[in-house]
Amino acid sequence: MLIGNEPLDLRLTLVDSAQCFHWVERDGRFGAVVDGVPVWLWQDGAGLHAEGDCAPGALRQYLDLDRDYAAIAAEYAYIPAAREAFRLFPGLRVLNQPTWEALIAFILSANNNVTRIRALVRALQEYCGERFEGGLYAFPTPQRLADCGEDELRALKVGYRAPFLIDTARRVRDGFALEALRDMPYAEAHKRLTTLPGVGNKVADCVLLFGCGHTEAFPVDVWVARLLADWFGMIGRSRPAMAREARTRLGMHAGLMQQFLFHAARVGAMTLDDKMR
DNA sequence: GCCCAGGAGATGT
DNA sequence: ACATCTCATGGG
Repeated sequence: MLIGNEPLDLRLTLVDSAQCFHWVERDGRFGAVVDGVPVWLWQDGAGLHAEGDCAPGALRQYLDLDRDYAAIAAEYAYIPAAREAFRLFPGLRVLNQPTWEALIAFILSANNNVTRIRALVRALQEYCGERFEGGLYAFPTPQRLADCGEDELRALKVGYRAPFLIDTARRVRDGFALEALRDMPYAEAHKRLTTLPGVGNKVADCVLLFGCGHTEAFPVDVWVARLLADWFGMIGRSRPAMAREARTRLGMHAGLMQQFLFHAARVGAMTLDDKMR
């Protein structure tokens, strides 16, 4: 089934840019369970194709295909580093994941590296997520994760994050309104998210950006902090202060720009010549 | 052995 | 509000 033919780099968007950690690649196709439905995606000369019972509209939403990225790039073209990052990665898009999936993945991301986050997400899925045809797994449901014991999760090597996962799953199972975060102002949604165990300032911003459609959310991790210091002169300032100033100066789509800069910094694609101001 | 990784929480000031 | 420490785990 043909889904679209907008600019899109599947490997970059689903795997290499570290917005999520659960897509698998096999024979040039990318597979995962999206909203409880197993899906395989691939591209050819005609565009993006999908196999699975997933609605095309839902996939377009997930992959952010209805947004005009050229317009976003133009919006930030006055910033040399941003202009270069948008030019380098024309097929990169910022995902709209189910909130629960982003929440669990980014609780696991804390003080961890991308390779190991991927291994932990997979281990968690295999341990207590529903299995589908072709070796695809869903994320565990809040109920299933809430029923896990700390020792069970520690056996999966999640370490000190085990109680965070369990306690956050219990909060969601007991009625924490994840879906309401989408329609809430950014500041209020951020404040509510940080009441969850294992969700601090940065993880909340990742959940809001990658799992709630809040494009102004600007996660500041070690890479982005470095980048803001080196390229934007924000030296010796706290990460929350960096995030606050970035949101204020960059506006509604700050988080989209953040993702392009983050990837450029992480793969070492840009040098210090691309300075701003 | 050390330092690092898409940090958070507790405790101190 | 900010500074420091600890928290598992695996790779360089």
